[in-house]
Amino acid sequence: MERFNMEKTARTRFAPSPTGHMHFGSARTALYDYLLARQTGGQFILRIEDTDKKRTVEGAEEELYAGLRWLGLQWDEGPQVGGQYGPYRQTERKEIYLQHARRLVETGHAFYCFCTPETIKAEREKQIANKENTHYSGTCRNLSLTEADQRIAAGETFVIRFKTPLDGVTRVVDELRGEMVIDNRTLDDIILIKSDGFALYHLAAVVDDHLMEITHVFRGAEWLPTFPLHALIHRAFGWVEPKWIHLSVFLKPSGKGKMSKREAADLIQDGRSIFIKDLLELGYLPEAVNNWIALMGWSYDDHTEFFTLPDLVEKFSIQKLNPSPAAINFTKLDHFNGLHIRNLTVDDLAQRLKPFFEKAGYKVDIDVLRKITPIIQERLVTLDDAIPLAGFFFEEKVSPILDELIAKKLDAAGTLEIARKILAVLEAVPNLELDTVEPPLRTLVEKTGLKPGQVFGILRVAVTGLMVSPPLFESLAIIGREKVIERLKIAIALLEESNDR
RNA sequence: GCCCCCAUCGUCUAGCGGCCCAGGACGGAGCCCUCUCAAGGCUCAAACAGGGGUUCGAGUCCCCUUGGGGGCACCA
Repeated sequence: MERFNMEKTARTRFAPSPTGHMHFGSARTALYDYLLARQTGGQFILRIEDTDKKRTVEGAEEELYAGLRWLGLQWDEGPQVGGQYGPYRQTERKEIYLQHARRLVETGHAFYCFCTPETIKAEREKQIANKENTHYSGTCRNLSLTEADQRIAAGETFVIRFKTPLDGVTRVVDELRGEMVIDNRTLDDIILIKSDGFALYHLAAVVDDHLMEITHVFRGAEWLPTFPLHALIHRAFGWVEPKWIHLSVFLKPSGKGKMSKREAADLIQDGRSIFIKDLLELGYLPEAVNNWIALMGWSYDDHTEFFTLPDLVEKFSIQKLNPSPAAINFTKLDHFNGLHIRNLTVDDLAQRLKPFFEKAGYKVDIDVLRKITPIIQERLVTLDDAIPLAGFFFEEKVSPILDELIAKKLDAAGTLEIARKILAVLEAVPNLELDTVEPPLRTLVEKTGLKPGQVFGILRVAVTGLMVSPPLFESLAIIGREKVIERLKIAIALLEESNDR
């Protein structure tokens, strides 16, 4: 156990904005938040950052809740569960930000700005034309409070900007990268409060993190450039900063850049997705998704890779986090999914498989499914794979293809002959249990002098309609003698018909 | 353009100065097992970006170059 984690309990927060589908990048941040909170006996807080009403998407918040719950990351405080530090939705905290911004203005750390978006835009264009760095020119920076208040009273619209130090440096510490020293001249007077009265992320996040007593902030590395500003805001209030942990960004599978919205949406055509809701539908297990994303940017040692959520709670540590960007590797997700599927109990797997069969249009008898499950368990990469592999168990009839029915190195006539012999064996046997069918069929193989694969292949295609199926004898027992014989007879008829031509 | 971050097999990574002619995993190749497909077992190919330092000793520390990534909004 990490000594520093033992010292105090952590309060972490997952603070998404409800502007689109939840993807595994945010899921990974939430996971780390959850792990640290659980490990230290602290709290995992969910806060909705919805200050930009224009970008808020209907239903996105619900998708977030569903995604977190699916992954098993239940939050201790936040929407739907409440808590002592609410409200947990930023649009409900507008006044808090306004008061805090005013406080910064009064202490000389911020200022009212009356410049219009148009003048700012013109200013920026001029700077670009002159090859200067774009930044706020400082027109309103030294307006007196009394003058500003008069203009506000007169009805002028305003924003509140942070008064960034003009010189010197700002030193900040990221837990993964150590100290960063930034020249204050490269920092802009960012907007804290928009003209609509809502706070921008920079102010809202800082104020909330402090008020909610957040101890550790996990967030994406895309926040690194504004990190000094956020630290400066904390300091302007005289507050103690939380520990900052900037997580590496995810690159597209090729490793060439971040995935665009378009590319993310197109992935689904290949049966892959970065969105949590899709992963569920594609047949991935939340256990596998957690395992996979946990390892993208974190490792435990030089050989352990299989982790359940409780394992992760126990073993996670900030100091083993990796700051370098990581390319997404979907085949590794497949691997973990197979591993976790095999780790499930038969009963559990059968329950999870059921909706997939139903979605495919099958009427599922859970007792039959329970019998099927053990023989397909180690063959599944995703839950969805079960349908093409085992759908025939729930079909009335199967449709073998003649060419596939004909055994390797045999013609239709030869295959027909063998098929008839198989039928004879099956009819002679009292039932189709493993112990009763397998020995006589193997004897048959010996008598024919053919390869086991040739003989069993004929039966397989006849009974399952598939070239590739779960183990044959186990399958026969589940399908039942009556259906097996019926299917075999249909196959024999098919062979006879082709033989007649 | 400016600012910031990063840099070990194709990919995810272990490595926090000697344990490393660099370990694991995915993927790839091969073999074994075998009624198909899997699963499993074994084997193989595959990396410290380059150059300077520091040191008795550098993948590990420092600098430069190169490469990659991120950010420069009244978005988060």
